[in-house]
Amino acid sequence: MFGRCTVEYDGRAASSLGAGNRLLILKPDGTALVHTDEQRTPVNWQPPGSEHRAAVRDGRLRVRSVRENPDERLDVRFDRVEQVSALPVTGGRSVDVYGSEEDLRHRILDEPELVEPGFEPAATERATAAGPVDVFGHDDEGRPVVVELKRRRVGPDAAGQLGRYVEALARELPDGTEVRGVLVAPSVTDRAGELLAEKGLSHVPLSPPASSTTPSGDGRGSTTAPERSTDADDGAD
Amino acid sequence: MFGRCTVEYDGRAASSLGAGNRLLILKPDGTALVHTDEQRTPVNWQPPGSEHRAAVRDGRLRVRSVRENPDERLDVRFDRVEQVSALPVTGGRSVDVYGSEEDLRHRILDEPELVEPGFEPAATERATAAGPVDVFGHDDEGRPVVVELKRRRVGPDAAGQLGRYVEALARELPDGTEVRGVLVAPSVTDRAGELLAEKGLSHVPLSPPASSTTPSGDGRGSTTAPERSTDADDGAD
DNA sequence: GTGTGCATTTCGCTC
DNA sequence: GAGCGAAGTGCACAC
Repeated sequence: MFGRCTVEYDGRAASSLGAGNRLLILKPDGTALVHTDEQRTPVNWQPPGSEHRAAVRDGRLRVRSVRENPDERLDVRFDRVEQVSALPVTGGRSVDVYGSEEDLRHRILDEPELVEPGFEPAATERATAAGPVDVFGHDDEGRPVVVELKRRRVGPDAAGQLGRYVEALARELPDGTEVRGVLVAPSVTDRAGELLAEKGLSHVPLSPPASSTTPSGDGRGSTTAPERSTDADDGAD
Repeated sequence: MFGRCTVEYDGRAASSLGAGNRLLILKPDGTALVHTDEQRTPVNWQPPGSEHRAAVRDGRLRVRSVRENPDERLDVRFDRVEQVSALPVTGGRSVDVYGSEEDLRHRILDEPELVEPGFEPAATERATAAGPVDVFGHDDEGRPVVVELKRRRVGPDAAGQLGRYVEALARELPDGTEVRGVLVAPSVTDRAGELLAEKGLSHVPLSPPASSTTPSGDGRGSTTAPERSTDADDGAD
């Protein structure tokens, strides 16, 4: 729908938007989007799972989208509706993206020496008290190594994350076991580099492969993104 | 635009989407959005600042959106175009949101005893080697206190963040100065709670106010979001 | 332009 | 349902 409207939102936060011509998109999965002529992010929205209802109040069209947990409400009140379209969407809804962290993991499992000579991966997503470790293994002297993967340049948060994993594992293993931490990422910011140095962690500059190294049927990566796909085409509405 | 199309993306990552009917939104600021009938997030997109171009290739309409830094390209190739609309967007483009972290900060500056009795704020966004501290002040015994604000329930990352600030400040102040850290957030997860305990940090359960406590003209918050607004209405196209 | 952190983040997955 | 972390995160602001 396109037309002159006001928008009120109340839920996790609250907001109010004065009158103007905007695009309102209502999806059958319960998503609502209000777009202006700028930005990638909608000026207001409601997540999937909401319920849309339309009614005429005071002679004006009001579209209300509500969800629970958390309780949230979006009200779009139209002065004037310029256009309404019902669009029969079909075909694939999701894409396989290449160059993800998962691709970087495959790259490292294929060639562990990219981390360092003699590195031997033992597990992916290894559980620790601080959360799952991307790749866990041992160095050429048998010392445990925690590898944290990032597909892009990282800041201090990633250094902190790796530090938490290393610390959790050191606590879990026999007293005195030295646990090493390696951050694999294309690059790190200065502050991240300092943090790594402080904590005795290291950085290996490495990017995800340009195109996926994942064999199409790759077996057990505990997290292989399934491709949702709808093949029916051209329904009418 | 709505019609049957394929979508190819290459840039920070890469993806490919088979044929199907989708909605393509092109904004004058250079944003491009490809939406299916599910999810709040577009299946493909191009950020603001990109350049859109349309051309007929092999008898089919191709819309290409390109940007630099980083180099990214989005190609949408249409089999069939079901609908094209040019929509004259007008009115406000952004909203003031209530219930943000900034509102929580105002709440605390108004009533510092919400943090703890005797707490005295000294600065907001105080710079440290680890980054800016949300609220810096002193407790009833004059000890420096780092306050980190979160508008919603937090996980281990927030505990790590606060820990970094406390550590950076302790390093910066005279040797032996004890620096306290307080995480102000509605609640914390178990793991976050453990991390806080380990690092000797504390948690004060507090939420942003239900509606903004910010006086409409609030003066010097170093980050008062300006309301961009366009008042011209109903341009035609 | 890069760095840093907030966001009604969204999203997917595991427990 | 909650927790946890990735994302082509987007986005604004400071340096």
